[in-house]
Amino acid sequence: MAQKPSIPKGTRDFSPSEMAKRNYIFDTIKGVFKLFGFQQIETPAMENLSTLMGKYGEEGDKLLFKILNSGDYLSNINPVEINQSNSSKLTSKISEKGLRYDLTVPFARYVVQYQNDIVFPFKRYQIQPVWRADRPQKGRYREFYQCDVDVIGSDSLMNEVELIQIVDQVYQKLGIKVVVKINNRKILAGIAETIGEAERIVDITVAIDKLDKIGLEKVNEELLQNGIPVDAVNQLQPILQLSGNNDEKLMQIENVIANSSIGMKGISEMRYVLGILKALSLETEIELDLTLARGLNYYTGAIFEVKSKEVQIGSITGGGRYDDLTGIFGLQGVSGVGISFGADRIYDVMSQLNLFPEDATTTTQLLFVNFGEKEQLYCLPILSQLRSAGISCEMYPDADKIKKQMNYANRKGVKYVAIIGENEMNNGKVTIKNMETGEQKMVNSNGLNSLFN
RNA sequence: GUGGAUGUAGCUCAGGGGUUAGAGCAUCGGAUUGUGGUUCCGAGGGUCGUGGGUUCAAUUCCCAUCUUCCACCCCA
Repeated sequence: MAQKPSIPKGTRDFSPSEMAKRNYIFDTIKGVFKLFGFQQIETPAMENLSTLMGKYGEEGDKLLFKILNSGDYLSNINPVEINQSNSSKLTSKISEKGLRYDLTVPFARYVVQYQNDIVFPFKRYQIQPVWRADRPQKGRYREFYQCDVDVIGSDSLMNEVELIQIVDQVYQKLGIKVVVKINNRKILAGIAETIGEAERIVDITVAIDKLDKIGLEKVNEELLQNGIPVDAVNQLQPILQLSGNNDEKLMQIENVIANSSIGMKGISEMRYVLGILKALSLETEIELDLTLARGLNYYTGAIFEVKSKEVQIGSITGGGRYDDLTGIFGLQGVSGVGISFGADRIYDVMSQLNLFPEDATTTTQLLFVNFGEKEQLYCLPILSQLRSAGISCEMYPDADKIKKQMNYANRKGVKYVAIIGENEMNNGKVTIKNMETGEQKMVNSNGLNSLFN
């Protein structure tokens, strides 16, 4: 009892049926990425801590999983230091590696490291797990997958457009109705500048990001609590209460921040992107949302977030432009833009809405009942023939009771069972049973393939 | 880091200071040795999270601790 096996907090095992569905999501996403000319890379699960530390803010450093050095990691440590219980100082001496926290920073490291081999603009995708020592809760895990697509080494806003086209296609293929929310950090900076609080942009955006979650009053409360002057908060009100379609919102905000050059830059970027998207007439609704801020502070231009229209679960995809992510690793002046699909949340949305196609989860199409040695040998060539025709089939390995074998087929979700005993062998026939309808018929063994087309 | 719940069979959960702790599902066997998913009968499976305390007696009451879950902060 007490020593029942278990897995670490916030991690999950995936059963065969869960994996089938997860792979359906990954394959769909991957397929779209490839269609747009993106190339896959992978990076190690662990990175040097020096690569990871300080990239995600103070909070992020705490959420990094750190890996103890191999060997006698205490051998070079002065016992006095251990007794000082200064854990952050001690950590740097006993741990030099950590698990990756996202895919973007390792990607930046990769780009810098291989800058001479990479053909820019570099369009890469990466689908791998990341780890965060967060406290787990609903829809939130310590190990989860990200599916990142980024274009690095191009300032063109066509990249922003392309990423939204990708979002449009992926969710169309998966059958999830979504809305893409889009904003621009430059506009947010312009707002902060206009109300005279340019340095407080982070506090301001974090607060207004919560608008649709906690409401206007609470947002104002939080702003005041964070020391934003009443005047500034008052000036913010018309911005928080913008209404109308995207064009109308842009015009209103333009009037407010007309004196901020960075803000106006953001407006023109936004107008350009929205203009092209309009011309493309995508299926997906694009909504300019000036309250969208997103936490990661390396974003400098467009920011996106995708939400399901039918399931309340937070964002299922997010991203934006970062002008200088590689700068911290010594490569200046390289701009990138990217988005990340949250596979785990997409899974939750699709299960709730029952969107997984039935054939995404079927494995064996035909199971051969095993009657004994003679029958086994008779069946093997038939199995080979089916497999070379691309039909997945298997023979039950033991000559157990039919009841047990049928039960196996049933539990495994196998749709057809082939029964070959003495009767069938003598006549070159196969009895095929449909496990869903219970219907059963005898056919010629060499005509089997045609049943599965 | 803060707050709230939780822990009894492989799983989901009931129960109760006093002989031998229950149910459903799952597993195995039988009814049925060429037919599953339905039905009926039977069997196996538990140190009641861990440590301590109160008591003649604790799985039950009390305290601590750990686990898992939920919310906040933050995030995908």
